[in-house]
Formats: sequence, C-alpha cells, structure tokens
Amino acid sequence: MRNTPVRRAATEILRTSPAPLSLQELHDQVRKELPATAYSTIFRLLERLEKEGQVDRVDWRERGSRFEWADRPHHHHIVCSDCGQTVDLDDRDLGFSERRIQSRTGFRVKHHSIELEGTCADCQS
Amino acid sequence: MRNTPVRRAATEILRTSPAPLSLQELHDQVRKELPATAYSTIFRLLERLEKEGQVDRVDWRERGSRFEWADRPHHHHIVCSDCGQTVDLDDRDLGFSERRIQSRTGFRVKHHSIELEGTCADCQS
DNA sequence: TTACATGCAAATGTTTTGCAAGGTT
DNA sequence: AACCTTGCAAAACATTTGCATGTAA
Repeated sequence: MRNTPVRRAATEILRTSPAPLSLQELHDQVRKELPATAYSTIFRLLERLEKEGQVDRVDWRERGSRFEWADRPHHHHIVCSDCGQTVDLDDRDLGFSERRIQSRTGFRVKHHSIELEGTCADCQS
Repeated sequence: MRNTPVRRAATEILRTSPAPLSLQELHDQVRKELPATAYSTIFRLLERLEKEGQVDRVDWRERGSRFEWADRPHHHHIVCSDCGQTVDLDDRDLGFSERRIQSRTGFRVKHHSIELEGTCADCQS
C-alpha cells in the first residue's frame, strides 16, 4: 500500500480515535487536513483496510457501521446514549464463551457481535 | 389497525416464519398470495408494527435488517452460515447479565444486541 | 361517508463503480 | 515509465414520502 497524504492522515486519525468512526466521520476529519479528499477515497481505503484485517467493522443498529483500528484484541463495546462515551468489553467481562454456546446448540461458533447501549456513570447523575 | 387482505397475509407469514424475515422477503412472500402488493405497503406495515411493539427488528451485519413477530420473550439468534437455520438463545444461554456489566463498567445498560454466526450440527458433517 | 390503507412513482439517502488525471515508487 | 491512488461524476441500491384512488368500518 502506497504512502500517500490521505492514507497517512486517515490511518493516524483511526489509530488515535477514542471510539470507532463512521465513514462519514472519518471523511470529515480527514478533510480538515486535506479538504479536497473524496468520500470515495475514504470508502475504498476502509474497504481495503478491513479486507486486510487492519481495521475492524462494528455495527450499531442506530449508529450505523463504524470502523476502528485493529490493534487491540477481540472486544465489544458499550456506548453511552447520552454522551457517546464508548467503553470496551471483552468476552470475560460479558460472561461469554463460545464453548458454552457450542454445547447448548451444537453450532460451531464462527463470529459473534455484541453491542450494548446504556447510560455511563457520569450521565446518570 | 384495519383488517385488510395485505395485513392478514403479512401478519400470518410473520407469525409462522421460522426465522426473521427481511422487508424484501416478506414482500416476496406476500406477493405469492397478493401479487399487486406494493413494496411500500410492506415497508409501512413493518414500520408501524415495529413502532407498536408487535414486531421486533434484528440487525445482522451481512444479512441486513430483519423482522420477527414479538410474541416470544427477549432472545437472540445464532444463524448457520451454510443453511441459514436460526436458533434462539436467551441471556441465560449466553451467560449474559446486565448486572455484571453494570458492576464492571458503571453503565446502566438499556439495550443489548447479540448476534452469532456459525455452523449448525447438520452442516458440520 | 369518513378515514385509513394501498399502489404507483418519485424523492432521499447510502453505498459502489468507472474512468481520466495525478502522484508514488 | 509503470502502476497505484485519487477526485469527480454517475450508477446501483436501499429507504422513505406524496398523492390520488380504493376500501374497511
């Protein structure tokens, strides 16, 4: 993959983002530095990064697809519906085990997607 | 809600479907009985049934939004990626507890969405 | 008769693609 | 120079809405 300005900017933004970004959000942020950047360029970049496994896609019902840099191990998210704060959760936090599912259903589990929504401690007061 | 042919057909199909249906699939099935039925009619019907809580929406990453009759209690799904067979799972099956999340994160959990994909026992052989 | 439901067509919104021009190696 | 990337525009899809007509109550 060639080292171009758009790619440098986009990957830097993705790497340092505290929460997964939508295509639109990433495009907006890249354009702050490189205003001429096309939406389709970001589309193709994310498509490619996802295919190569450098970026993971997260699907939230109401918030659409979002992307995050794939440097952290497997995890899920809980998002605050008031302020948007996102916290990562791993399978252990969730009590999730593919083995348990396998023994209950006979299915061999390939993927699982778990997304939670709630109110963070700050927004509860 | 008025008792019309389209609604009778659509609700009967939804009620008896073994797995959640997409808008497109429901439209196709309704048209087997009522060929003139418009896509937008099914769109509006689902929109309304969901709003009234008679139908639940399920979001699968690659399979899009699907709808199921809301007569069963809260549950999730595991789908066979080979044959499409869908099995329901409840929170107990998954080891899931909102209380645990709450104590680990401080978040008060409002919703959670869990979708699994795998290979069913039949397709493993 | 009245108000809701439907079919049709078009508007919106989103995701994807084709292609010529420009940039990286 | 060769090939990959990009911007632009349009295509392909999917979702949603407006409106005149049909139909249940």
